[in-house]
This record gives sequence, structure tokens and C-alpha cells, in this order.
Amino acid sequence: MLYFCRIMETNYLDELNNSQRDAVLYCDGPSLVIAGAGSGKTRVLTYKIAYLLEQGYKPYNILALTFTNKAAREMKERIARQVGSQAAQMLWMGTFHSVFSRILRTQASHIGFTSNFTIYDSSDSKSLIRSILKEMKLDEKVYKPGMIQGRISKAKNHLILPEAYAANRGLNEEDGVLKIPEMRNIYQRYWERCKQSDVMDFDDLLVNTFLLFDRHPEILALYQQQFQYVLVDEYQDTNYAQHAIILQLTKTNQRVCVVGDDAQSIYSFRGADIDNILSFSKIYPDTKLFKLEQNYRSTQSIVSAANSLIEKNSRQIKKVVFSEKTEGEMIAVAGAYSDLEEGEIIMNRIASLRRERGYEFSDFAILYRTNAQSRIFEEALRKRGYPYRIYGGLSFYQRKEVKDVIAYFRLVVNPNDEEAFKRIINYPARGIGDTTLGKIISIATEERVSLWKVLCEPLTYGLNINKGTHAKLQTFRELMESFMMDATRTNAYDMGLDIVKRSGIMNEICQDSTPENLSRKENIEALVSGMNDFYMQRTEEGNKAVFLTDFLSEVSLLTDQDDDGGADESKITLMTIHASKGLEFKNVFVVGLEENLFPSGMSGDSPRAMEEERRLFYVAITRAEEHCFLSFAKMRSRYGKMEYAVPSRFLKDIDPELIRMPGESAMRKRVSEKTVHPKMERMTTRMAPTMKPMMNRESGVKTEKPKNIDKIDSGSCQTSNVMLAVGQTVLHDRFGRGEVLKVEGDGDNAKASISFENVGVKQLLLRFARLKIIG
DNA sequence: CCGATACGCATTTTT
DNA sequence: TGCGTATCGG
Repeated sequence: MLYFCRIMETNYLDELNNSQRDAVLYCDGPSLVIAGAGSGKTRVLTYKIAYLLEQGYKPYNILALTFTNKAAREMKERIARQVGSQAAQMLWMGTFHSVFSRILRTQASHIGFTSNFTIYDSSDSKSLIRSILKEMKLDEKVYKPGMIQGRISKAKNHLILPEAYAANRGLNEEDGVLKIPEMRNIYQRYWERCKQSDVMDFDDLLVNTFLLFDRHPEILALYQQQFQYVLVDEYQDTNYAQHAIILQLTKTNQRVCVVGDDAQSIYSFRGADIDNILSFSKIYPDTKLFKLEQNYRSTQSIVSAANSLIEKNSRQIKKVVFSEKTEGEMIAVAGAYSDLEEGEIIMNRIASLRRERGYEFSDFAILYRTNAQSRIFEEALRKRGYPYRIYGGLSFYQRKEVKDVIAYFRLVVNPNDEEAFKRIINYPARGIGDTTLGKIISIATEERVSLWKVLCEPLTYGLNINKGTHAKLQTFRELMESFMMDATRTNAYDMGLDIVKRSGIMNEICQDSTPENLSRKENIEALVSGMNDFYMQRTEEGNKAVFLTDFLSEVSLLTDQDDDGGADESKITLMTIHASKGLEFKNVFVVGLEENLFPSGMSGDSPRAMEEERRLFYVAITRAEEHCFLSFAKMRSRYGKMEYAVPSRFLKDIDPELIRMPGESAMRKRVSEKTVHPKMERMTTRMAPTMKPMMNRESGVKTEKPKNIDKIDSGSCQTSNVMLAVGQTVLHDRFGRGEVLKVEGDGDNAKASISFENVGVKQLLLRFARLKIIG
């Protein structure tokens, strides 16, 4: 096995500056590498791993943890280039969640799970919380699912289990203030339900890893021995649980290196605790501190301005970031009269920079505090025909159709998966409605068994349903059971294809070719072809058997935002500042620098929150390589209302020598020139060409008229008991003429699939649909 | 099941 | 304002 000696007499150490090299070479004890923005952090991490391999560490003895799949992937690729892909492959490198889930699957039996446990994403867990609230008869208006979820997550991030939660006076008092005294019982139930369903949420992957190590010293010893050296990226973003696990693993041998930048800690709302990095040296008293202070990304002007800003924060590790690039231009501030004008100003800047300096569209990024701000820029860009790309939509795996298919996979692999069960029991529609599902749920809750168990043995549990429903349930059960049988011998890809076909999902989606369905179909095809890639790759890697469960355990942790859709075309980037962390652009516009927006009004008077907002601003500025523009508007439309805005206090935090504020005279001139109220202006430009008032009146008539017709119709001709036959042509007063494709159910539940000429296939409940048979 | 309508609500979101 | 969800009527 020659992983490490294949490095060509590297001179990679020569490619590092002094502090980078020091950080790479020090491996005798704990080290903390403070990596300023753009200081070559990834380079240090990858070279350090290469160096460790060179020093004789085996790849499987190195654990490297990141926060995103993207970071892990990129680092793996770079290391593969250094030391060969075989060695890189064997490194334990991945996100906290993926590495821990791998460990948990191997050790599942020790903590009362199976190795096939499912991972709930946050919408699954919210949905579980909803069911629990319903069962406990708690009002969702008071017990807001989002807030419950947040509190459970926070507890888990601090390794507080339900018992400890219930016993914690502070938390109980908080819950009292929040008027949610049942919180502790919800948490308890949530915990039990997850265990019963063989399910973990994202936070559980951390909590359970901690518990595994905590309760089983012999297992901990195993992993302590395995992981001879532990590296952590973006350490400023770790939460308490992550910190605690790292400590478990490294307390004895102290071979740990964490890399991060306290100045870029912007995820406290997700549980990240900046104290982890600030007090690392206290936890590991022999820590050697390295500071990477040379910035290779930005001009001196940008770096100095960013420094002068972050200086205003009190909680930080002192460092002097510097740049040896050209001085460059000063950061310029622009004040706009309105949010619309802010958009225009930026468009003009883009135009002139392109014209005068020949920048491409992809050299520009517009960064904002909140997603809602994107719209104005979108419209401005569209108006000019500039290509752009907005980051932050629904990721592939969050799309309904993809989640549906994956829910089938999940139930096949883990029949106790409650959320998957609920999702597909009647999808595609098979006549198992809410009533039946409700009965199953209440029995399952009472008997403390899974929904699947009740479905399989309806008689044992006294499920009170009629014969027809019983038959439908058993058909579903048989379908799933046949999948389950196949899944242990058929490979993941074939299994996926089979499920998509036999579940009826493909049929459902291929019935008509509306653009939505077409895109759904494409997404499902993409998922299945992804399964093929997965299967091929795993096979090439020497895995004899690649099953659905293998695919699923991987896919549950992918939320890849970073599909470079249309990367070939040069586009302007629009994203939140949070999303921009780690990226860089030649020209950056940081917009909406107004009180109550940036800093967010939510930060209130909390100094900690305010410092985080300032760090966020720091992150924004340090994305820029060559030009950085800041802007604010004096007036902004918010929730439909125009509001006056005050320039952000952060503008005063930057050394005035390093920043070009808008000329006071120019401002006044602009204000007095524009006499039209911005809102009026917007209304007139928008409404004039479309004749909105006319449209409104027209549609008002339209909606009224059918209503009257409906009333007359339903009174005069009841069609509910007319038997429809497949092949008949019918007339529907809204959908028009159509052909009956399928009739199912009886009595009140009878429903038909009808293919309408104009609107495609619809499923109609005959009880309600007023159909006239015309052929 | 489908679509209209009403209501509440509203940072940021690596897994 | 504009979105996502709950509710209701056909």
C-alpha cells in the first residue's frame, strides 16, 4: 500500500507563505489556524493533509470535517491531485453529518437504531411536530411548529435530552414566558417517535454520535485509535455538540487542527457558537496559534476598509489582515432616493464597468441581507436584458416530486418511517383518504406502533374500515412488500426505475404534458439517472452490491445548492450575503445598507447580534477582489408600504478615509430633481401599458357570472348518481369537453379520471362534478 | 379531488 | 405586498 510515497518530490511547501507553512508543518499538538478572508485556508488544509500522509499517517487515520458537501468534495479533489485518488478516497473526509451518519450506521445497534435508519430533513421533522401537536390537541397558533422545531434543535445542539430539558428550570421558565408549557412533553414525544420510527433528524446525527461515544467508552476508544489526526474546517461555525464530539475524539491524543475565521462567524442563528473558536485555546491549553493574515483576494483598499469595520467588534481574535495587491479604488457608497433607484444606479455601474473595463457579467455579484430584496434587481436586470442567476431557491431534493419518489425509497428501506408513509399512502391517489389515514394514525399512536404495523395487521389492531378500503390498503401493502423483497437483491438503479414505474408515479406525471409535469418528469429522470451514476461509481469502486439503502443513506444528506446550471453562460450573481461566504467576485455590490434592514431589525439591542451583523457585513465586503460598492435607499417599499430608511450605522464603522461617501450636494440635487413620489412613478409606469383597471373590472364580472350559473345548475340537474363508463365523452361546465379514462370507487367516493381537451387530465369526485354525458 | 378564497406572516438556512 | 397554508364549497 503506497498511498503516501507517490508524491512527486514536492516543492509544495514552497508555494506557501511563512505562516501557511508553519501551520502545515506543526503537527505535534493542537493547533488553531485563524484564516483571514482570502488567505488561502483551503490550501493550508489540503497541504497539511498531504504533509501528514507524507509523514506516515495512513489516509484512513485522518479525519477531516467540513460543513458542506461542496467543501468536502473540493478538498478531496485537490488532495487527490496531490497524493493520488486512491489515498484521497480512503481519507475520512466529509461533512460532520455524513461522517457521523456513517459511524452511526455501523454502530446503530448500540444505541437502539438499525443501520437502515432514515434521516428526516427539516420539513419531515416539522411535519412530525405538527402531528404531535394535533395528537396533544395543542393550538398551532400558540405552539408554532417552527418555534417548537427551533427549540428542540437548540436543545439538541446543546446536548440537552428530553429528561434534562424537563428538569431544566431556565428552559421551563422560558417556555412559560413563551406560553408553551407543554414544550417539554412535545420534545419527549418527538424524541420517542423518532426512535420508534428508526429515524434521526440532522441534529440527532450529532447528539447520537455524542451519546454513542459517551455511553460506550470501548467504542469511543476504537475511534480515538482510528482517528490519529483530526482536522476541522470552518471551526467558527461549529455548535456545542460538534465541539463536544471533537473533544471526545481528541482529548487523549490532542492531535487536532481547527481552521476558521472568527470574523466570519455568521451562523449563530443555526446554533454556531463563536466561543468555540474564541476559547479553543482554553479547552486545549497547549494550542499553538497560527494566523494567516495575507489576503490574496482583494485590493488593499478593500482589505483596509474591511479591517477598519471589523475593528469595531469587541469579541474577536486580533489579527492584521493585509494585501500586497494593488491599492485599487476606494469603496464607493451610493445613496439612492428609492429602492428602485438603487437598482438603476447599480445597473448603470455595471454598464459602465463593462464598457470601460471590459468585465464579463460573471464578474459581478449583488449581495443583499434578505431574499426579498432580490426582486427589484431581478426586474432591473430583466429590463436591461442582462443575464443573471439567483441563488437560494428550492434545492433539487426539496422538490415535491423528488421527495415523493424518495419517500417510496425510504418506506421500502425503513417501513417504520412515518413521514414517508404519510406522504405516499395516497400518492398517487389510490382511494385511501384522510379519514382512513386518521384512523391508522390514532391507533398507531395509542398502541405505540408504527403506521406500517397497523396497515399490515388491521384486524389485530381493530382498524375499523370497510371492505373496499381494506382491499386498497392490502394492495398498497403488497406493492410495498414486493419492493422490500426486491430491494435486498436488486441493485439501486434498477430498483429505482422499478419503483418509479410500479408505484404509478410516472403514469401520474405522464398523463398530460403541462410544462409543470414535464419539468417534474425531468426531475424524476434526473434522480433516477443520478442513481445510475451512483451505482456505476460504487461498482467501479469495487462494491459488489449497491442497494437502495446505500443510495438513500447518501442522498439524505445531499442538499446540493451548487448545481452549476448553465455555468457556460456568463451571468450576474444575486444572492444573500450568507450564501456568498467562501465565494469571490471581481465586483461586488452590497445593497440595502439601511437601519432595520442591515443590520436587521431583528438584532434589536443585543450587542452579540449586532456584532454578528457586522461580521456579516465584513463577509460581504471581503467577497470583492477589485471593486466594492455599497448602497442604500432613502425610501424602500416594505410589505407593500413605502417606508423611510436611515443609512446603516455600519457605514460609519468604516474609516471615512477609506470610503467615498456620496457627495452631499449630489444627494440634494437628486432629491430635488425627483419630485415624483417613487411609488407613484412605479404605479404609472407599470399600469399605463397594461390597462389594469380594465382588466380588473373584466375579471370581476367573470368571477361573478359563473357563480350564478353554478347555483342554477346544481339546483336543476343533479348528476351525482349518473354512472359513468370509460370511453364516454362528457361536458364539464368549467373544463369543457373530455373523455372518461377511468372510473373508480363507489357511492360518494366515486371518482373519475377525465382527459379534457383543453386542460388535460383531471381527477374529479363525481359527487361534486356536474358532468353532462354527451357521447 | 379541485380551485377559489381568506388569513397571517414576514432575516439569514452549510446538514 | 405577495407568499404559503388552511379552509370551504362544488
